Amino acid sequence: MPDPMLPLPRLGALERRVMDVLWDCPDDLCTRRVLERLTTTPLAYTTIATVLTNLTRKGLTERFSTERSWAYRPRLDRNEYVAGLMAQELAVSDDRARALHHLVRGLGPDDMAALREAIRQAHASA
Amino acid sequence: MPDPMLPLPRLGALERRVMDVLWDCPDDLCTRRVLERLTTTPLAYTTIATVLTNLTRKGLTERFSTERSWAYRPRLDRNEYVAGLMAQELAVSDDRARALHHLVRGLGPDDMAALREAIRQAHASA
DNA sequence: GGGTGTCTACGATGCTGCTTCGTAGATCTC
DNA sequence: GAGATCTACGAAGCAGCATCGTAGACACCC
Repeated sequence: MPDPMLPLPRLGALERRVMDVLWDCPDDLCTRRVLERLTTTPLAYTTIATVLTNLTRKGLTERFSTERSWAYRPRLDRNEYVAGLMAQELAVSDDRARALHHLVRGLGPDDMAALREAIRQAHASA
Repeated sequence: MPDPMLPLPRLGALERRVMDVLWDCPDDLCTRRVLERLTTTPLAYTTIATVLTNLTRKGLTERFSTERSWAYRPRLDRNEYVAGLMAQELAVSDDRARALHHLVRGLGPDDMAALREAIRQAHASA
């Protein structure tokens, strides 16, 4: 398990779209490749370069030097990030059991089955 | 269950402190009572009045006219709000089961017991 | 060697949301 | 009527994000 920045930073709209590009691609991507995959609105190359720098500063991506440019990769996958944010919200509760109870009440049967299975696996590996 | 604003708004630092005051007090509170309970930094009466107005506009509080002023009360309790934020984070996952799995992996035994009990109750009431 | 292109670092600008408060108007009290 | 209290409204400041331009470094090509 990586060592995410605590607190896990929240993302702005563009930061989120850039992370989605990285999450949806199995390979590391350089600035230009990310830019190419953001098709909905035309953005400047430097805009994406700045966002990637900021994401790296915040600890959400890491980068590797290639011969011609930096290649970026997420440090957490999308669902680790989601789970981290959820855990962070839970941490400010004054009654975690009650908060979890409310959470479960709003979930569907598939989610509950997933939860049960996750608990079972956690027990098995303990 | 109340009808919270979707998306559930996030809170700034002062908004959060004001909600904490309301959450920690069983009674409805008017602006002055909230101000009295915010002791760490001296703030102007109108500052709190503005924050309470904004919280009401965002749907997090409701207010009732008393003879001399408005009385404010949260529309969700603290743990409903926490659970709502968690559900909102979960909603942007592309694989809810995997996100829940990561969440559970980070929880302690008490949390897991609470989850199991919540699932059990949800099944019983279904 | 000089032009062309790409990349990185850095800074500037604008916007949005939150914080903080002041002022003006209404109402109530003595 | 003077003073106190409350509400509505707006203004200013600040932080974070979005967006881009410019300048410098490096490679490539004729």
